[in-house]
Amino acid sequence: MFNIGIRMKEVLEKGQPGSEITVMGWVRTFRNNQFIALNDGSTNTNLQVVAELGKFDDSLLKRITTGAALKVSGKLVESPGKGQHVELKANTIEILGDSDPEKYPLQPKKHSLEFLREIAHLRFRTNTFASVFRVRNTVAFAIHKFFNEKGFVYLHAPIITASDAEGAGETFHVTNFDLENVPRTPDGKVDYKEDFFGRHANLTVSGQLEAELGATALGNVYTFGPTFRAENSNTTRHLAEFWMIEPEMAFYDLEDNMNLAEEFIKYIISYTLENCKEDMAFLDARLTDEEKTKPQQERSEMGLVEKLQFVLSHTFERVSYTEAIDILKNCNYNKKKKFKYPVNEWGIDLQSEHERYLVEKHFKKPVILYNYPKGIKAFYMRSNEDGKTVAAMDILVPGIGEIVGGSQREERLDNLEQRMKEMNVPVDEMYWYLDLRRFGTVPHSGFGLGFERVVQFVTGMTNIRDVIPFPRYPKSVEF
RNA sequence: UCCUCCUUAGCUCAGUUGGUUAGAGCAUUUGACUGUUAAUCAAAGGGUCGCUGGUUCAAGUCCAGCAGGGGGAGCCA
Repeated sequence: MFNIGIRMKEVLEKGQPGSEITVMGWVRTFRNNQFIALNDGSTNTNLQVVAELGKFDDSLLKRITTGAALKVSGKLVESPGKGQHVELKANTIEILGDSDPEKYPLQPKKHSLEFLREIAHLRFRTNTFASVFRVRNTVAFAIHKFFNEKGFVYLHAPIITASDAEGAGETFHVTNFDLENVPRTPDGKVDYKEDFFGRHANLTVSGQLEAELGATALGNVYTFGPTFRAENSNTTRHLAEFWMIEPEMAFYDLEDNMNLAEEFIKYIISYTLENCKEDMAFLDARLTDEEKTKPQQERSEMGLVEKLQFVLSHTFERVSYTEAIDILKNCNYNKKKKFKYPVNEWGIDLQSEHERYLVEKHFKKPVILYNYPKGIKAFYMRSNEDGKTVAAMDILVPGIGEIVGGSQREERLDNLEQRMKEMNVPVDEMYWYLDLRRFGTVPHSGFGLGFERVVQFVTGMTNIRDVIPFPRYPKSVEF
């Protein structure tokens, strides 16, 4: 059995001077041939290990290089130096793993996020990424905690599916075929009957339809799993593989849905602020630092933690699509033709610049837009009495844009079938989805929350590729 | 996929109207110092200037194509 040491977070928070301890971690810097800044990933604060002069062989000291892994035993003492309360006076230092300083790419200095993205296998060893991934973990935990406390059932939606009829985006194909020699039918088409599943399959683009099946039996469910979109998207807020949370609630109408989504987002934020104080303070300072390099005009008015607290203490603005169009149509921005896409008629899809205007300039807080024109929304959304709109809602937040997309689902069989036909969704193939409406149909609602976008919002990281351990996007599956 | 900007040492960047041997800080190596906080001081090593082609007496610098990256847009979460 390996002699497991004590975690540094614990040592730094409540270590008693005079106690004998053993710690293990990686060297951040080695100063003055005497002071080792050691980090074990439990916190960004390093434990200072003191190797007294003359006590250790030069050959050992030479191997204490940035990135090397050490096991250190000794006595915890009050630190005479500034910058830390306690430090570890080393009795024994064991090199667990050497790190060639000529080749180790991380230095005790600031690295650009772009450079660190190219060495994503090592970036966990930086303060920024260690904080981001500890926060990501806490956000994930908060999500499960929130739903668990509300009696939701965590439902595992399948990752491989046969349905690609949702129009949620381009799918990745799943096949066992030898791609150099694909079986063909007599008329030259790909013969999917010969494939593993006996028909065409793909990676899931959404667990929503499956969640609906669960919700109409279990009551309230949520999914939380990987989602795949084969879109050629090259942006700071899209990934080919990302994680999505999709709650689905029986007997919820659109307003219940909006209430839950707002409560949910606020819960995640407040839980993370409460349980990741140190990391959030670090990320707050990091962002402030980064903002200093921007021109005054582009800097945000609030710091990260301040912004999150502001979100917690204000209700999200609820605005119907129709009201939003009126605001946009009549705003000075539009009249002065500052929008690339001018707003002049009801029914247009809102562009990023319009959403940003509403959230960042007009309301200056999160906004829930609801009741969209049916022409720009999915087939499964419930038609409103006006015949023009559907009971959809999107939650928009400053800096990120859309973070939640949801709706009340169409529970009336006739209406749903009609919409499917209008939008060329294969009715026969989706018999199982329609069965919900045949046997004990009930009003129900749900939404999808992009996990990485929430982590972006909470950490203040501007590029989504920096909040997932190993990002997948076009032309990138390294690591 | 579209628009736009960028690519010079391990990292971050400078490099004049095209002109001789391409620079700095940090990192690395060596030495000095020894209660440091991204230690300090001194010295040294380190470059196919993204790739390919073109213009020119002469290209890191100008032009074209390609590749990679950033930002914005679309698609969306």
